[in-house]
Amino acid sequence: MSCISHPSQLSGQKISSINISSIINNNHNNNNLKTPNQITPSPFKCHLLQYPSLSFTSQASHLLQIHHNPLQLHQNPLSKTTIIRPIKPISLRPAQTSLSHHSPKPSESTPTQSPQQAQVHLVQPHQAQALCSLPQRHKRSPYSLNPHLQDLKLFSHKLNACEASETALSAALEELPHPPTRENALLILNSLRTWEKTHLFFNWLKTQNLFPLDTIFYNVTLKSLRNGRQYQLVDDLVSEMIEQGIDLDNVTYSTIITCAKRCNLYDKAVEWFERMYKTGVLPDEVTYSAILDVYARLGKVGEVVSLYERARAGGWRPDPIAFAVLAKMFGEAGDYDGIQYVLQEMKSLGVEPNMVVYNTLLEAMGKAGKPGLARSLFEEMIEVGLSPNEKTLTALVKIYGKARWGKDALELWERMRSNKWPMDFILYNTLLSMCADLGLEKEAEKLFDDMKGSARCRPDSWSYTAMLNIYGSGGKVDKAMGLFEEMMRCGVKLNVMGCTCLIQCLGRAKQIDDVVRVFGVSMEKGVKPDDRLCCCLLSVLTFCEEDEIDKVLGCLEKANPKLVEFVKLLGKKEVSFDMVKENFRGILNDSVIEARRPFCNCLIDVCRSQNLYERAHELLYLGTLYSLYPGLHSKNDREWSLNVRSLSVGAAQTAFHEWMRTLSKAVERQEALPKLFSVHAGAGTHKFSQGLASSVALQLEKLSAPFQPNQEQPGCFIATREDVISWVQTRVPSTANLSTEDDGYQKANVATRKQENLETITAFVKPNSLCNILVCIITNMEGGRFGLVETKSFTVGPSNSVPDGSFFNLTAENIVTLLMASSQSPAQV
DNA sequence: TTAGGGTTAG
Repeated sequence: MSCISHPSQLSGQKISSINISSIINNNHNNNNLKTPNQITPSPFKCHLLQYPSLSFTSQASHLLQIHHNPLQLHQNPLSKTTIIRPIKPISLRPAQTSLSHHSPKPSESTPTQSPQQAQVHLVQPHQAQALCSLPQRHKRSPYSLNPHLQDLKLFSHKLNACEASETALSAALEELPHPPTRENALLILNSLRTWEKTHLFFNWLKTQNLFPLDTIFYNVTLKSLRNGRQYQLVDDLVSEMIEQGIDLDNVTYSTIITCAKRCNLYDKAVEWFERMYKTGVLPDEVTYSAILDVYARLGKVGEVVSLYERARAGGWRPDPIAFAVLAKMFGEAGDYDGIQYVLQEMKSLGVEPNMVVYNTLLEAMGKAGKPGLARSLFEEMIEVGLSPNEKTLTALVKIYGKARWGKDALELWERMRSNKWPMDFILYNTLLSMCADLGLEKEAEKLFDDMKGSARCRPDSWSYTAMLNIYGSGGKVDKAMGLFEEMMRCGVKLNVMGCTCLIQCLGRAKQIDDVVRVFGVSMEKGVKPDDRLCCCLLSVLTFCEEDEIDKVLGCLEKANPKLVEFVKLLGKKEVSFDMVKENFRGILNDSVIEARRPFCNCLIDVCRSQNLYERAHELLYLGTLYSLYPGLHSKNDREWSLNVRSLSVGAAQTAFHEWMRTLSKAVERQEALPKLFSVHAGAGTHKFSQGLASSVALQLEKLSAPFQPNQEQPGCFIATREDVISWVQTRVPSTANLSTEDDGYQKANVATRKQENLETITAFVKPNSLCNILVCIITNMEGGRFGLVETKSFTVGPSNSVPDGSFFNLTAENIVTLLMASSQSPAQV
């Protein structure tokens, strides 16, 4: 199997720059660990600049200030803060004592320090390492020393098995084998599996009044309730602690914060974090990671960085979990600098990444579009002796698939088999998706068969969808339909993506009756049509014979009636451009962002398939207007180019036609032209998506356009200034010898935007017909690009002023005025 | 696994 796109250009030097372990080792070897405030100051600045508005808008800002300046905490009038229980003097954690058993290095904690002294040090980061005594866990009860361990465990099993009701539990508790001492009760409380049981047992303990239920009992119960995602009960229980004067510690706070987080109640999580500060409990490493993750999930990158920085300045030494949180956040944001920053920080602090950190970093590298760095990170992970798990491999397979790195993907797969690395069904499905990305049909079939033969990883709807994608994209319509029938037989649920892949394949094969049948069955089976499916149905319209169109529109009607209405409207001659614009805007507003460009592409294709060239041009204009095609045109002194890579075949043809018009006008006006012109259709790295470049090539040939394939860049066509000029001149007058498309173009309406936006205006007249006057306007888009040429049929109307912003009908006077204003000769008019 | 934090799928 040949490598489809191997990034041999990736320099080893770059890769080695992220070699964490080697850097860490160097640091150790050189005895060269930096103090926190010597550490990589620039990435911070970079992030602070990147997120300029990162000041805390909530109370947390104020509270964090307190953290920095503890004196202020004491001066701060208590009445101004919501006191939920008497404020405790801030002190280092009790863990101090256990630290003393720890033979601290000279740089570590000095337990004799008073809390006040310690707090003053918080504002001096370079000395703050002395305060890194927080990550000491409480001593856990030595359960194994409990003489009744076995009995009590057996009894817990009974409780777990009994009905979850107060009476059933009370009855079961009659048979308690040993007196419910504090230790015995805690052991049982910890052994109960469901939150209902834990809650019932906890309440039973309260009614027994055997001993005071302290923070630990509450914390254990809270954890169990959190597992059941019972935020309200957690909240109630914590309020109860406050009322009863039972101390809330870091465990309590981190449990309630993560409970709120798991219930997606991020605001509550932040609220509890703030309350924690108000009551004088300082977060420790666990609470920091928990709250950083909350801010990260809220997408508040600035807050995370700021809190991280403050916590670091306060002496906190982040651990692998904190770095996993940061790495995930930067990955989600596709922020490569952020990922580098995490790596730098780990390096500076000498924190060795564990498996989860590696997995998170791999995932992040993938999201930031750095497959080469992901690959070297993976190799580094293997080198340091970590064995990849299912998640590691899933991340990497996904990255190679998306990057179309066939060689790496297949090599990895081979290693997975020879090393017997662990597989699960998600990894299987990801491998199948990778095969779909790379067009590896045979390999996918092998995997799919493996899954069918395995006990643990039977193919599910994801697996079938991936196979439908492979067969669908490869045009294997019979195999795809066979899979569909198999799914129906085996009761595998068809999902919307599978349905879309299949319908697309059937449409291309012009099996319109099957399209209708599959769509009908899918709806019956509960598939909820989404924008992509609608888009797919639209594209099926382009493959329809005249008598089949209504069948497909019938399907689309069930999924998106507004879209059907719009398609019908496009075909009506009397419908004005303004109406198209208005309705199209409505369609776009109702659709998800990712589907907007495909919608526009498909609608242009539909118009062209029905010879509605005028509408196609209008839609392309609107698509540009609504920023669906950024970077379509670019222009500098040396080169003008047209980039149609994100366009459908029909949209690309429309755009090319428009562009040719622009070039013709530029030649006619004897404008300064660049040396080079280029059209980019893309290399089509996807095995199944190489149609665009060939269709562009065909169009160029048909028009005898002087663009030649660029040998150095597949999918790119170039022409010299001289060739373009001579070609254009053979086509002069540009209004003569009209092709069908030119006719459509000629009939198109004249439109313009307000005058300041106009970069170039040109007009020409088709003899003997006022209605055929065309005004071509190039809008001056942001970023130095010029938008496409717009035309609108010219009607003589009463208006003689240029309205602001929107489209309007031009009078002859308008045109002359516009041409004068833009220093163009009105002679042609 | 024994009071608290982090990672896998169009």
